[in-house]
Amino acid sequence: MSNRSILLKIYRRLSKCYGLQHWWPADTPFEVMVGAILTQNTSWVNVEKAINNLKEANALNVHALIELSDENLAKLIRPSGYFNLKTKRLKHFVKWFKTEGRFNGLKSADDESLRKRLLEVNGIGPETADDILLYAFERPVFVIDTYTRRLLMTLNLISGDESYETLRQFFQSALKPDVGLFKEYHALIVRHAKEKCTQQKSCLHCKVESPL
DNA sequence: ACCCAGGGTCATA
DNA sequence: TATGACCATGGG
Repeated sequence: MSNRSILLKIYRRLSKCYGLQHWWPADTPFEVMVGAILTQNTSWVNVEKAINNLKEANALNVHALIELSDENLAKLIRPSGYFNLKTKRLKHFVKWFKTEGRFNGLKSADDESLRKRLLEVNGIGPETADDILLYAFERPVFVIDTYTRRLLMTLNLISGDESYETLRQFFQSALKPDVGLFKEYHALIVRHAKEKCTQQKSCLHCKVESPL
């Protein structure tokens, strides 16, 4: 079976089990980008608290984030953990974003060069960059996370020591570039990972993860 | 009392 | 290039 058939089969299983996921959970692309940084190695419920704090403080925009002192920004994003670190990362990102002319300044860049420029921002690694590219800029890049790696390992499709870039190309070379599909696929993988396995016959996990 | 969560950077060998 | 330490809150 080709990689394409395999990956489509997995997608169909996930899709059948969980339906549409409506990702990324955010009101604006800018909120997506901030959330992508805040959710690094952190549970989403904690990120939501931080995002809500930013909204209530009227701070979820470029201007406010730049003007806020490190201390005050750290206070607002405290629930998302690593607050000192993420304060610096948000500052780095938002300064870059403003310098580059925000969305209008960046939307004409092609996918790979925009990706390269995002990765130059201190605090933005491959997954955060791809979250931003896919869910904020609507570019057809496939997001790889620990859940994706784990699922492919469970299905014996990879050994687990592959690089991020190798896994991204695994998906992107097998599937036609399709923003809608990539958005939904990654969302479904995360949804599936959060679902608890009850070890019962009807367990959705066991259906999705059963041999191909 | 542990363990992990929608990662990334930096120092060290 | 390849490990390891570090960042930190909140829920199970």
